[in-house]
Amino acid sequence: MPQKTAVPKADMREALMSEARAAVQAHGYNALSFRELAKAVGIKSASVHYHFPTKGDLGAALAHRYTQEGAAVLEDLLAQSRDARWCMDRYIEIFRAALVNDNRMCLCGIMGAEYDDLPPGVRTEIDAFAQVNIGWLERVLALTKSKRDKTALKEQAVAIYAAIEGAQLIARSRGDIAAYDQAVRAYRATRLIP
Amino acid sequence: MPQKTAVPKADMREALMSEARAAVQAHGYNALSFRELAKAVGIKSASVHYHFPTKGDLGAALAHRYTQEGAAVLEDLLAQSRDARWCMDRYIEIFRAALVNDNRMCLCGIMGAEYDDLPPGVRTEIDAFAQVNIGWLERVLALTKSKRDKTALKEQAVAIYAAIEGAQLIARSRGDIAAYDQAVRAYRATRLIP
DNA sequence: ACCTGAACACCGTTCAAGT
DNA sequence: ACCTGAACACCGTTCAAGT
Repeated sequence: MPQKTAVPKADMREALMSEARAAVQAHGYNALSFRELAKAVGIKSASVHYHFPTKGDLGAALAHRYTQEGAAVLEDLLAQSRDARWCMDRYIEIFRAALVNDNRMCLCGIMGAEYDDLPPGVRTEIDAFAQVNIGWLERVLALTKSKRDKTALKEQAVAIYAAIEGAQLIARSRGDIAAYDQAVRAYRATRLIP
Repeated sequence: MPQKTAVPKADMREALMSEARAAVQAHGYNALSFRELAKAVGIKSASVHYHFPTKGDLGAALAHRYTQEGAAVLEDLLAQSRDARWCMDRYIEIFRAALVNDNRMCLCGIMGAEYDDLPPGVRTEIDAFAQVNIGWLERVLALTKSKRDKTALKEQAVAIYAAIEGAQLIARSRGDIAAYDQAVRAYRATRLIP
């Protein structure tokens, strides 16, 4: 896929990140190619290194921005409502949307599968994403009436994050969004998710 | 890592599959290299193509065997006991063992993350693995006293498979087996898993 | 400040050639 | 039947060179 329209000079870094993000969510970090990326935005692969010295730098920048944006979205949800059920509905929708959008996965979920191959800088950012999600889930769970000790709450937050990432993973690998919906229904039937 | 001991000629195909399986569980399908694989067993990369014409053929062979072996193990569990709790304990242990063993992932879980890049033959085998697991989980859930309609049972089976794969994924990507254990405890506390 | 071509050591794959 | 070296088009990275 060559570039559709010339990329304005000043936005080259942005254009690279945007293309790269879509590519990683679709095919993973390993499959990301500087040469294809360059072709997509209309420069040479050597020039990509001017903006991102190594592939690891690009991966870390992607994961960092993804985490920042995700945190902002989640923060906004809690600002809009203190209803746990409503917040979880939105959370579930967000992860579902990635599947709908070209069978993509959460950037950090798919990179997590490649964890052992990732440069340290990328790993750090992936960890941060998990922390943001689990922390937010804890706060949402705390809105629930049911009294629970802090440890159980934390465990449930970890479990929900794992369960949602897992549902996304298996739905994607079967090319079947219905699998995501089925898993989520069962999560809610058992009240793992409020 | 060069070969430790010379590989007997007749077992070359086996040696390749064994090395490749460990490599994929650790680093994924994309990161699997015919050249490194060849070095590990003491032949040239061109020779690997004699045993497996393409990388896709190797991947499909790996996933096929993995599914067959997994199915046999699960079958054996149900033959040993009709207690759902005991069967699920073993199931949870199996997926945990991969993490303990060099932070590896389920072969089909990690390949699922790379699904869009996989040759069709590999995809088919990954689907088969999911089917085997979900089918087995349905049978185990059916052992439970609680009366449930078939649809709910199937959904719960899908959910457990997704939840376990997800717990493995996030534990691996945080390099922390405790995350797996935490998620599983919450799955059981909510009775998602018997 | 931003881009380039050429080189390097990697990759999967093919193929004619060896035993 | 099983292996090989050489070639091909790919990959990330480096660097001297251009504007």
